[in-house]
Amino acid sequence: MKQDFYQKVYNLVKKIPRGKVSTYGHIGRALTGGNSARLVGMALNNCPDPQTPCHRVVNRNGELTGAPHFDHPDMMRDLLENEKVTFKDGRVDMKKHLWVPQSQVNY
DNA sequence: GACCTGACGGTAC
DNA sequence: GGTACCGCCAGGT
Repeated sequence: MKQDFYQKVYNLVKKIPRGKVSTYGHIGRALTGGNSARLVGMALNNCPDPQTPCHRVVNRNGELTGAPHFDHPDMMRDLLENEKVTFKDGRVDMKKHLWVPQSQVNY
């Protein structure tokens, strides 16, 4: 089933360590090999699994674009702050918390 | 089966 | 450094 792609997204998102955040671009790139960042968002939009830390997925700018899709718009930021994730001008400090699937074992 | 949309990214200006 | 336009993949209508 094509929706297997969704499962891949969830699987990768679940691998994001606590206190780290990833971007749609990196995830989509690791899955399709292209810039399918939108697909990641689309997959997370379905997120049938509450265990999926979709709050750890932000855009390239570090903005919590998916926040309004949560039960509460501030829930996303609250969860990240709870994981010691620092914010810069209302955005995630990508410089410190940026996590990439490919560098999960190297960096 | 075709067209449009979507939690975005990258490059160009 | 910020804004604007184009591009990519999959799903939904």
